[in-house]
Amino acid sequence: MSSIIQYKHHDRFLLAVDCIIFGFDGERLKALFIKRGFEPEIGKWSLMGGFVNRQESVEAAAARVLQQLTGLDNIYMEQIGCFGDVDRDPGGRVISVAYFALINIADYTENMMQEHNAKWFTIDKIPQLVFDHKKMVLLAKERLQQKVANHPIGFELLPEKFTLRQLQNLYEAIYGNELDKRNFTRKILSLDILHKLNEKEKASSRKGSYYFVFDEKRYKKLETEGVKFI
Amino acid sequence: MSSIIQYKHHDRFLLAVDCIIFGFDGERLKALFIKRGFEPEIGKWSLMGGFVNRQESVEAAAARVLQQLTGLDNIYMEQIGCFGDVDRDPGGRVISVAYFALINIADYTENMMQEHNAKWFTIDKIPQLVFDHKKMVLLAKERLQQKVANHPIGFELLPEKFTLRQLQNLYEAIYGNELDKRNFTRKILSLDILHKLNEKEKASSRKGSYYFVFDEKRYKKLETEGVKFI
DNA sequence: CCAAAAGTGTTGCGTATACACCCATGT
DNA sequence: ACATGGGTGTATACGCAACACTTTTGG
Repeated sequence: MSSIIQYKHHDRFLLAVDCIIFGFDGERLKALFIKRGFEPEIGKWSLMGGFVNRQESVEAAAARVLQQLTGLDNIYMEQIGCFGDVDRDPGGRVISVAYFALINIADYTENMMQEHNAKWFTIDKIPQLVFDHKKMVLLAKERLQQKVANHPIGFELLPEKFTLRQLQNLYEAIYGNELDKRNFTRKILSLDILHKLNEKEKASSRKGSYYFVFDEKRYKKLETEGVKFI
Repeated sequence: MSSIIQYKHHDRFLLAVDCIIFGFDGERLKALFIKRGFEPEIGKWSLMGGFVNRQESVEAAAARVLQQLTGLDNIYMEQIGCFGDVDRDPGGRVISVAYFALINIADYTENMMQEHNAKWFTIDKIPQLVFDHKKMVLLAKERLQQKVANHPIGFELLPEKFTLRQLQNLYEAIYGNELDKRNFTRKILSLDILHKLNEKEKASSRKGSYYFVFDEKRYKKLETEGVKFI
């Protein structure tokens, strides 16, 4: 881009980040929204967002916003894209960069929910959202589906130990269709990223189902390389 | 995003778009770069770019830049993402939104090349580029590969009529590996998006190979729906 | 008649899918 | 004993990859 002198002649913009935070409750895929307590669009649901500051990168701004609103560091986060329509925000010309984030739903405390007027919504029952946030969420869901098909990031949404049933529920929730239990088990175990624990989850059945954790090394490898998961 | 009053208190940024323009010469995948005629980084190769204006959307800015630098309208274009590192541009804090574009290489005239000091580079012989443009190009190539695997956008790179060999060369160029002629032919014809013309290309063989064009309707359908191509 | 690229089918293999019964246990 | 969810194997279908020879024609 041009020279320093030319730079001065161009328009400047407010730059925001908006975060689609996904969570999984063991049954359904959820997204976190906050209820706006101020105008414009007071009372409407909205993504979590904030403005980018001069001295931070856009990505750092997204991480900061996530930290502020969830209390969590090192959240898995991926850029969805830039939303730059002229009238996307009736409050002024704001360019927004959207990110999606994956968190373990249990890490988001009741406190945090109250503090920010936040609420989890099942992914196919999303409320009306302000501005172009709905578009962002839909795109985020698509990207999540794409990514999850080849990378083990879905585990970011699970607690440290989980049952195969929960894992299958997660994939079913992300794709919105049912999977065959036997085929799913075979495939996921063949990837060799899971360790079976000697401990059973007993809440949801009499027999109890084994907990699994993932193998850190293999997990990281597949995260960068990618494999066909589904 | 907050209220109008709050908006005022936040930093504003220069916003640029940068375009990775892909072309295909029948043999190899190419990208178009321009030689900077001014500081900083004078004499280095760079993506085509420009600043976003207050009254236009980011996407419109990208289309405008493409129009200005190629003379072409209605170019196939897709957003890659936002690049917002603090020091990505030594000339100042500039946020850039990168797009990739696909054009028929024959549509880019010699005139245009000279006017903008532009040059096509084979995709795996990319010169040193300014700022983070190399990163953009690599990401663009990845996105192109992903997209082309499921959507017929590769045809944007071809002249209206083309031979199966040229089409195969294109896919080979995009993926950087060789394909089996028989398997490729079978697969691509089974998609039922091609019409065989009664006309042969005679330049590259004695026997001559039939030209094909694509079926507009089926093409559009697959573009939106997606199919497994490769 | 020869060189050079075009055009064209078959087979084997591996992966994905469909499908149903027994197991362990708390009540 | 029984109800509930957990855990497991096999048979089939399909898509993908490997593979080679004949055709055409300009020179």
